[in-house]
Amino acid sequence: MSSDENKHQPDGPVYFRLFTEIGIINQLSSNRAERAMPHGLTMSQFTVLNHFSRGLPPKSPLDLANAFQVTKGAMTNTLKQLEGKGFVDIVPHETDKRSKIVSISQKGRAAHQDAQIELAQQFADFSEAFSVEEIAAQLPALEKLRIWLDENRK
Amino acid sequence: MSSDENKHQPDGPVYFRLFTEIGIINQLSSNRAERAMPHGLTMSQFTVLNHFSRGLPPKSPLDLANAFQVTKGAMTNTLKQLEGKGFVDIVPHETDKRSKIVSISQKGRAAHQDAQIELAQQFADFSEAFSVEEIAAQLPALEKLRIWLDENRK
DNA sequence: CCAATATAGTTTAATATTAAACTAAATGCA
DNA sequence: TGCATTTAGTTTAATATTAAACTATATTGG
Repeated sequence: MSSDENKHQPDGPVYFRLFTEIGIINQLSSNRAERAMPHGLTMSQFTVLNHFSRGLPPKSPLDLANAFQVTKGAMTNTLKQLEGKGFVDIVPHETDKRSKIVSISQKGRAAHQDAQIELAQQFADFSEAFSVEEIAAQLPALEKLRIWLDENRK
Repeated sequence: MSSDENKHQPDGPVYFRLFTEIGIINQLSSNRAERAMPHGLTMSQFTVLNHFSRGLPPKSPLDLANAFQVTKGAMTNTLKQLEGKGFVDIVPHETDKRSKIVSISQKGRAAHQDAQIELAQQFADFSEAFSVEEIAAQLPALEKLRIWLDENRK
């Protein structure tokens, strides 16, 4: 068998299969997670709450848009809904009058906690099927991929 | 250190971090791939062409919707556009008059080939940064995850 | 057989997202 | 300083997607 035959499988380059697998896993796991969300939270909204619930400091809408790789317009929409639910506080930036500062509210923390509980239930079968060790073993390679793609965006 | 401390990192259960990493990788790689698409193809459209270009047999719209985990309505839309570009042929099912059969056209094969070339260029830097062996080493674990999630959909 | 039910596909209304235009404020440089 | 450019955020128009209603055909069980 030539080395060429190793590099080109029937369905294309090996990285193509990698991204295909990741795409399917993402879709299946997102679908599951979406269904578990309480308080009418979307995944986008949950992602913002999750960011702040880790103790990360208040950020501007633009920072959040960049962090989650969505457009400023999408973040405007997400924040509007979170603010409507009382889950974030949005205040003007002290010195830069163009800008705003977003932080999580107490209600937001509670909602995030509810969401975590629902997620744990929704993925209970998953965590029975896969050990912590098995999953943890995958993380370094995935982090390496994520970091490279993030630092080499086009 | 207690074993409890291993299972609950600051940002939640380990599988939560897994799906977060996968979500980010998916978004970054999809963004890249979208930009590379020729002929005004969306990723959804490309995915359908890709399916058939692997030599898989003609399928009904519903089969395709199930295979790619989108609604029937979404598939109606995707197929309408592919048919408009002449990239798929859609014919009535011979015996079941409710159903249709979708297959890839010669133009569709050519477009898929063009897309593969563009993708290879768009990901040239990626394939320099990661060896085939390194990527291939990740595939079995990801396949296992994907298969489990697919077989245990909720 | 035929009435009830299920299935394949389309359509509709709602929503999330994007790119681009737009407003207002800040920065920079001549 | 002051005019040009950049930056933060919003708005707009277009698109992709979803859930649910709808149409047409097929299957099933009395």
